[in-house]
Amino acid sequence: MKAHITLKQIAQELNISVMTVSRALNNHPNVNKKTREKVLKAAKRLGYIPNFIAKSLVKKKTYTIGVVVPEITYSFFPEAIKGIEEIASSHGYQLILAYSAEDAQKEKSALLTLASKRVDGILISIAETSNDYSIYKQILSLGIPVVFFDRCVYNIGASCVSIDDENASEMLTEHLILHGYKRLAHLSGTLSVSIGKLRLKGFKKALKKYGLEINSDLIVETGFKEEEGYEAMNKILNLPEEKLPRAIVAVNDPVAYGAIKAIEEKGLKIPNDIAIVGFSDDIRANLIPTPLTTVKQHAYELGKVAATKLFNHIENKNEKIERKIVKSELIIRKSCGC
Amino acid sequence: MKAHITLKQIAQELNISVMTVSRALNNHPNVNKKTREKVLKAAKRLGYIPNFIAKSLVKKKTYTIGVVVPEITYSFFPEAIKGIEEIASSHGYQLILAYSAEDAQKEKSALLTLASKRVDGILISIAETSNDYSIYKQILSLGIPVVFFDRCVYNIGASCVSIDDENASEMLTEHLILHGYKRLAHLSGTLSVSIGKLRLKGFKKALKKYGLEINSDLIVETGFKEEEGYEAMNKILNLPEEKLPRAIVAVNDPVAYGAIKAIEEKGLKIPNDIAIVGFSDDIRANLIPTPLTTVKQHAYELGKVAATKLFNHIENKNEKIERKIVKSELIIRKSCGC
DNA sequence: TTGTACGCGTTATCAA
DNA sequence: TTGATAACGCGTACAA
Repeated sequence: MKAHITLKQIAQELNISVMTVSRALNNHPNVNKKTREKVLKAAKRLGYIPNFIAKSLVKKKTYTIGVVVPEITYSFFPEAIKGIEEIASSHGYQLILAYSAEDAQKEKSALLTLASKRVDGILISIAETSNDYSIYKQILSLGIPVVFFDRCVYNIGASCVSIDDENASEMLTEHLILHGYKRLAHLSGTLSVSIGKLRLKGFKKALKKYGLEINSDLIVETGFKEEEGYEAMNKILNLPEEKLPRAIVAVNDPVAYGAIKAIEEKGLKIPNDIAIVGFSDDIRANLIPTPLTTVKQHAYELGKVAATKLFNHIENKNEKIERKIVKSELIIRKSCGC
Repeated sequence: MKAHITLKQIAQELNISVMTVSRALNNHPNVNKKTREKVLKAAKRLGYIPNFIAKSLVKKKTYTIGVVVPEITYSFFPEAIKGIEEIASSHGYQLILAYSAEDAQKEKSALLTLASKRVDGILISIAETSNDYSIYKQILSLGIPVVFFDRCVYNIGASCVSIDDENASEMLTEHLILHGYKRLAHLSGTLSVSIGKLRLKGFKKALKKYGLEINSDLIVETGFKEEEGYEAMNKILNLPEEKLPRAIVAVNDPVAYGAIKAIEEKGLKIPNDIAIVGFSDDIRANLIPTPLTTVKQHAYELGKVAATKLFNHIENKNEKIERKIVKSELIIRKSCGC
């Protein structure tokens, strides 16, 4: 195990100054052609690998961005990360991946570590338990660009890339109503998180539009995880029979899967007894026994757009802070019985 | 946007030396209690966030590990990454995620960048096109611990964590043979990659054990991706009818999915016309119309074991280089018709 | 074209 | 207990 070679060592080897070596290796102009060749050869021979740490310290730039996600295994996030990685890589950046596990505390500590490591920017989809936004403000006040994706925080000086959750949720709900369902329930995500709030809003809007009653028993705040969908659905299924809903709008696909499990455990049929729809078009949506009607989120594309926006912010301090909408798509399958 | 606060600024603010501030903030002994409190208060008030870049330069330690994967979206890798992240996080490390997209060139450049960023260790599952191992050797010669996981390279001075691919493949094949299948085909992964080579070896071993003919027409080298499975299967399906296999052993689940698509496009039924088995127990395996018989890899667990092994190497230069086997499990479903 | 001095923010070391 | 100085590896700015 040989230690890392430094510019200094190359310089000594060749009896020239460190700066000349640095310039030669960084394609600076004003370096004698022969000198450059000599340096390049020596660098190669010695196995020189530049020390980005030292470079970063001087340049105040790490060519690294942080990506904070609440989940890794749902197919939405891996796909988004793939999109992010491709854009980052094409810009010559690496990715520090941090996983909050839906926990605000872990998220906060991840953000501080990212700040410590002086990442050039951060992409984040917030945890379902996050409701204190001061940490995001602190990061922003440090001059680190932040772009939220999917789960956003608005009006704190950061751009956001997501689908039009409110509108998509309204369309989805409307689709159910137009197919004759009158008693609808909503398994809402955490309401302190944008997608939770907005999808609920869209749900209610559709009910109102068609003069349907908004029954608070039929709106259960849950999280974004499968098990939470299971529990929430059981709560609803324990209502007296005349109060039971005919259709369920779940805040996302995993919650829908949990709900489906609960429904089937009661011996009820989907969609005949209860129809259900989800949100995201997770990889499983089309494969489960009764394929799930859902809103396709184009996670890969969304990741790309979010990353591109982040690099715009990184490269241009005056880049406009905005809310970017990526188009989504209603995917009709059997679970809604339409 | 205020710039980052430095130790120097805190020191000036309090009229003490930088070193005292550094010591106070890093819980060094021999710091006056009052001084420490004063420093901590000032640091908090000013919003001090330590600069890990500078610290890393001095300490030659970044508390960052690199993770290089050939794929992000197949469920095997997200789950492995989740396991890795949890172990890393519990050790106080962050993760730089690099994606090789099965491309040896991208992989090499990712490894060099990771070396440049002076990660403390690297976890890697190699790309299907990687066959020049000199880059791995170079990284190792720099004293950066490397642990391979799933797709390993042996005998170059790095530990490896995987399932017992050869044995698992043999058992899987044997299972088919014991259920009466005599003409078996294998869609092998790239043979320059460990899992490709070993799973093929296991396949052949089982055939030999039962005295079955090894027909080279029925062993097609493909990659690890779904589309490659599709193409390879089509090649087999174009054989004259009397040569067609009755059962297929695919190198992994994605390849099996591709093959299934090809089989079904020909109007053949699984498992009645052709049986098929995969490898990994991908999230879709149990959900497709004819659930896939496969070998469960416990990706999350495997990620944890691999990460733990890496930290052992990082923390102890004398940690034994070894091949660690994580147990796998034969999962019998309908696709094999057993 | 090449070299020198200095600084990036932090810690190690030795002195006070 | 505290401080001064040097060093980590590199780039900027300026001088030669």
